[in-house]
Amino acid sequence: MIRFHDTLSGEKKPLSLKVEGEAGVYVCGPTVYDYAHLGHARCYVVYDVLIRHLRESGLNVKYVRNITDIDDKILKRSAENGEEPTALAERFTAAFQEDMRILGCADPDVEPKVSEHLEGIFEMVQTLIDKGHAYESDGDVYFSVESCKDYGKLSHRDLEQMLSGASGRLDENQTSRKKNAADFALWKKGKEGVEGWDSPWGRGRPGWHIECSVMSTAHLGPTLDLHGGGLDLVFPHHENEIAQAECATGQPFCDHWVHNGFVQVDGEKMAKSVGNFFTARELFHRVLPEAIRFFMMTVHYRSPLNLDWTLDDEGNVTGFPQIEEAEKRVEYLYQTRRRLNAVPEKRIIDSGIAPRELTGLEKGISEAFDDDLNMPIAVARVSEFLKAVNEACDAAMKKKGKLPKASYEAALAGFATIETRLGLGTADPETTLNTVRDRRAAARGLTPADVEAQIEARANARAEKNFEQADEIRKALSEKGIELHDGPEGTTWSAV
RNA sequence: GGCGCCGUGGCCAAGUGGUAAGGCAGAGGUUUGCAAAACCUCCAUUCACCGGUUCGAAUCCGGUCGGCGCCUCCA
Repeated sequence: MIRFHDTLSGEKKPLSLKVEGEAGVYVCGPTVYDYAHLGHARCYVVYDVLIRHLRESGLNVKYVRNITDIDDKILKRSAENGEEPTALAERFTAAFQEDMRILGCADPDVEPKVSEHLEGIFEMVQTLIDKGHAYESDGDVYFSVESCKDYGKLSHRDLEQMLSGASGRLDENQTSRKKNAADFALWKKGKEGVEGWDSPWGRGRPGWHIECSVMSTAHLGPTLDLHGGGLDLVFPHHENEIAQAECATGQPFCDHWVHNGFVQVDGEKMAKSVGNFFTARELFHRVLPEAIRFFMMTVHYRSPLNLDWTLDDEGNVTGFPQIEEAEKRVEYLYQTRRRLNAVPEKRIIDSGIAPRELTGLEKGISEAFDDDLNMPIAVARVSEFLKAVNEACDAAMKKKGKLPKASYEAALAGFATIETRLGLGTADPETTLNTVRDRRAAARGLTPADVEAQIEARANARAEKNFEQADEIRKALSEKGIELHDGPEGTTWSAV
């Protein structure tokens, strides 16, 4: 039984689907005015793993992840850049999609855009006006929070408390147009010379929250099975989404609300507004994107994920220790896979049975994910699995060693599980390992050819039994972070 | 001020009533011409602190201290 923490009820509860075997999932996508940073990366990796789990559990999932391509921030950025808003939005949409694919996230089934749902927005706003949940005021349309009897149910707060807390920050100019200070815009009147859209209430642009109510219900019907997003969207975005949708359709909007925690820097939230962020793509050339993905899975999705980095004397970023640790684990994964591939066929024998560590991975991960998508547990199970594979390979590669076919097949199945359920280990082991190795060597000012030349020199020395010279070469390379591995097939190398 | 979350070994991090997963680092070992990798063994009588409930608590309740988030754009 799949259970996730639900923000609305405040507890971990079983997923309850509207239609048996079918899951309609909506995840709030980005506003495309800049590149995705690590906070976004975490969010969409989390939901990617969640979607994979639903699918692997036999559900037919419709995954909808929107693109908010109409927004004040886009207009502002476009004015700054002198770039057409549409062009800017398209550029960052493409960048976002590319980044998410690089992080191993499967594309959503539907990726709706606000710009393609304006008619739906007009309809829902009109419905809300007709039902008395919204009112027009000087070209703006506001949602009346007082007309929604359970407004505040998601974020567990009541109107009075909210207003007293926000009293110092309300914009008087805007407040005067509203019946209640907590009312929020469904449609905003456009300013002169600013990009806008014609609506029944005049030229302007949609409010921030209405697009998600419209796009989600347009593609998944009035009631969603699960809605996800970052913790910072609980209020006001999701609270308002519920209010709009439920008042418009008269039906429960969503059964299950999932929210992921933040990526933090020095204990503080990573955010564009704070300026303490790294974009995903600026890390891609420093570490394997897969390492970023792995890193995201080392912490429970609801907990904060703190990011550290190191600086040199000039204040340049020199590294990301935790992500580099994650990269070592990804290397271990590929290295283990390569070892398994290297076991000669004739050493694989029909007799013998596979140990539980090899056969139980699928079940272990599945159970971990059933319990509120516990990714750290899944990662722990993977560690145990890889250790067992190495153990089996050790045994197989000894003199007269053998590998039971049952173990071999269980290991192959395990790697397949890691690929499909975690989205890790999907690339070619050799290529990936060499990419990391060469990148690290380059950081030390060494090309693969440089190292190969040293290896050859050492091979010659060894052939002459001149171990002293051979060891000197090894030592010199080792000081530059290059480790040599002597094997039956010759000498290979790696970089740390 | 209101609402909510968190505090587990040197570091990261699971664990919501039954006696502390996993990873990194560290120590010893197997292996190796020497190494590396891999594997094995060891590494928290204890879960911020104080009280309470219980046969039994890291886990439940109350309090103290410390950190964070939301209440305003934000994944």
